[in-house]
Amino acid sequence: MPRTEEVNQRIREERREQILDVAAQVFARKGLAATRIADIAAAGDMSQGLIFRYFASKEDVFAAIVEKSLVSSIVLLEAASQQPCSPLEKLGWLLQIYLEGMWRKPEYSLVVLHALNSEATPKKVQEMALEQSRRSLQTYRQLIIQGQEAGEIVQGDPTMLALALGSCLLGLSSGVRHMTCLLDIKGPPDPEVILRILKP
Amino acid sequence: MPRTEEVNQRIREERREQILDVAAQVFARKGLAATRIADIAAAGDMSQGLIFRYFASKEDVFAAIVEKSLVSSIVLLEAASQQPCSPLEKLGWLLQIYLEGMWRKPEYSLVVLHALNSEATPKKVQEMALEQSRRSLQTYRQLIIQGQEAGEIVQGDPTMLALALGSCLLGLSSGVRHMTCLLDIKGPPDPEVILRILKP
Amino acid sequence: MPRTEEVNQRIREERREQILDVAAQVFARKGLAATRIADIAAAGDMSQGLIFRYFASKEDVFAAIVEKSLVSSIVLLEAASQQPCSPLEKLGWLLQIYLEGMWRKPEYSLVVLHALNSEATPKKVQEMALEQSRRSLQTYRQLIIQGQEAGEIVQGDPTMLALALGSCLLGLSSGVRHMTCLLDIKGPPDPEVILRILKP
Amino acid sequence: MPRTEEVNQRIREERREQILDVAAQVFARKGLAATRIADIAAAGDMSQGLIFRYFASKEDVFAAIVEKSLVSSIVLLEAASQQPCSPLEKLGWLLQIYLEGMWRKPEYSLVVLHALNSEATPKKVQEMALEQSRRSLQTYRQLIIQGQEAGEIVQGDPTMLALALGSCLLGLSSGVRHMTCLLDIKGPPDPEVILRILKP
DNA sequence: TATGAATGAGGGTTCATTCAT
DNA sequence: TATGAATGAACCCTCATTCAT
Repeated sequence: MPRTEEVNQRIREERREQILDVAAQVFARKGLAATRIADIAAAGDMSQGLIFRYFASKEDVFAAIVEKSLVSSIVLLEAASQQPCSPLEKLGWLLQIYLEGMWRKPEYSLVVLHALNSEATPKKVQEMALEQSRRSLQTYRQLIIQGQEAGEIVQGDPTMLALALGSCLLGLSSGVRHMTCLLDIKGPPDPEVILRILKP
Repeated sequence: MPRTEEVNQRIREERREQILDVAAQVFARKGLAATRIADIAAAGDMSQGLIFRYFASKEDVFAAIVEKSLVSSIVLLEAASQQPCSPLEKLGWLLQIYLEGMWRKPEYSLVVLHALNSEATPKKVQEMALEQSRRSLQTYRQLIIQGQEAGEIVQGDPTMLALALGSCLLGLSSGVRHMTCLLDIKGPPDPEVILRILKP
Repeated sequence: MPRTEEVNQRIREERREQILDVAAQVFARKGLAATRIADIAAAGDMSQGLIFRYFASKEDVFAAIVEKSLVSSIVLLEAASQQPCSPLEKLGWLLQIYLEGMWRKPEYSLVVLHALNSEATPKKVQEMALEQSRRSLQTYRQLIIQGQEAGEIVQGDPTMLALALGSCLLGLSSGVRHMTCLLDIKGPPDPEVILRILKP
Repeated sequence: MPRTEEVNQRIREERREQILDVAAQVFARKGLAATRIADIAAAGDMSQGLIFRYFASKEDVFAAIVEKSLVSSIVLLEAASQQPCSPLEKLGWLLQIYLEGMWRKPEYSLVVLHALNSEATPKKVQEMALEQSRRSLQTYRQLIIQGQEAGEIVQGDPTMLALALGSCLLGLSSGVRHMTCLLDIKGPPDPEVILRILKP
């Protein structure tokens, strides 16, 4: 019976991902405190006990989700910075990817939003969520400054502009969720609309 | 001698307001589920039991806060519509008031944000929060359409523009809370920055 | 201002009686544990605080009621024993009075029944209720023995006959309350029916 | 390996019965309101939480007990009616079984007595307890009428006779509990003693 | 004397977590 | 590995009791 070890490893990793995905959906809908382990188990059609074989606590599951989001956020910000185009175009590219992602798979953004909005979030997790915010804002700010120098972005306090941009994106995570049942919306918001904040 | 009816009435009204104010602060920081009655009682320096003499349940306190927010939101939207100026200027006036309020007393906006973000929010409360969203979006949309007719607002789907504006404001509720510890920000965001979304 | 002292005393005694009467009704309907001070206050149209100016605790009110019942029970048993008639007729007289009382003012019997039925009854009160039972049973037993000697009461273990008689009366306290809504009953049960247990 | 479905089913059914039995004992001694879940848990040597995995609330446990009592009461009444003997003998048979049961396992009768005696009993439960009373009284009444026609039961209002019989049994549930510590009693009461109420 | 606002200990219930299978 | 029965620490809420008026 060769490779039992390896196969087990594979199974474990897949299970872990499955739990994270299903948990992200539930956390996105209810937040950390209002989500019960039983909710996650039910949504994933698994036993409650199983979750504790992969994570030490409910908070740990939540933390793992925020961490995944942080990692892919870092990758995205990095990729944007290295696009072969002008600062404003880089921001446009970034928004394009970001808004599409939020439309297709809003869970992770929403979990981070919950993490940022509640002081009940465990310190360690809040740190990660803030780190993600910080990196995003710094990237926005740098690109804004570069864009202002290049004359393709409106003059004005780049910090405030970055804040406006970041908040708008953050708000859209939430907005596309609940406002789309009020409005008649078929697809992700157009990056151009948001970019208008920055255009001269 | 027992207190007079009138005095009792006064005491009750003041207490109720005190509870709502202190609860709004705690709910704003933690959300409904993560807030314990003990937290509110401690923050207001009162016994836990007292809260239940004024509200039937924790959810009821939360609901009262959302309702207050809804009422003052309706008043504000109405007032904006009736300003004696152009549609874009009405929106500017609205943003001015809104952003200043969010800077000085962010609790109520944040509580509504929590209400919108979590499906664990009681149905009745979610209804009220959505009603507030709905009315805001409708007002934005109408003023945007009028502004487009007047040529002072950029062409484009007014629904999407309203969504962007609404989301941006929503995000700022959250953003000014946690991003201001990352950035160096001294006052409320400038309405002009956000209005740029709409300007031609 | 003469006699203020006396008048106050009068007022106090009347209030005390009023509280006991109204409390007896509520206790009779719900028992000690399920009765809230608020229930009694509401039934007597008085403030909760007032009750504590006359009694040290809820249990004390309950105890006072049981005590009143005990006292009048002793008086009744004594009176029956001293009726100028045969043992069986004495029992008949006793039942007559007892059943009529239970029909007109069932509260006190029911409170005693509650006291006997629940071990949650304070020791002191349980003692009093048991004392009342004990005295009743002893009187029944004595009269039964005398009646057997006189040949007017059936032969058989007098203890068991007393138990049967006592239980029947106890059961009727409860029975006339809830069974009369099932049956069509217009007045107190006929003592003769119960006396048949004893007749030869 | 997880347990098989079957084994789990067994465990659950046994637990449920265990809880009901232990709860019946505690409820019998204290009544619904005075019984704390902690009392039941302690008496059954289990955690408080466990009880709520099997019943939704304390009231539900109480209700289940009353229901069990109602069911077995119906069975007993039915069986008595179909005994191959005269009406009076049927009643004798019924009393025999009933009194023996009350002597050996008085819990269920006492719980029903508590249910009947307190208006704090949940509506649904009170209904069941009354249903049990109603059926018992109807059976008694029918058999009494038949017995009167057969000349083996004393003349007189059958309704009142049924009430007396029912009350006597009800009272004995309570009586054998607390009076036996006052009297010297070794076994269940003799049905003949109670039947004397009915004999001509 | 009488009131009712306020307190706080205690009870019902929930739910994260453990563990035997 | 996976399950779900069992635990127990909290949490929401009730209600007897106190006390300022």
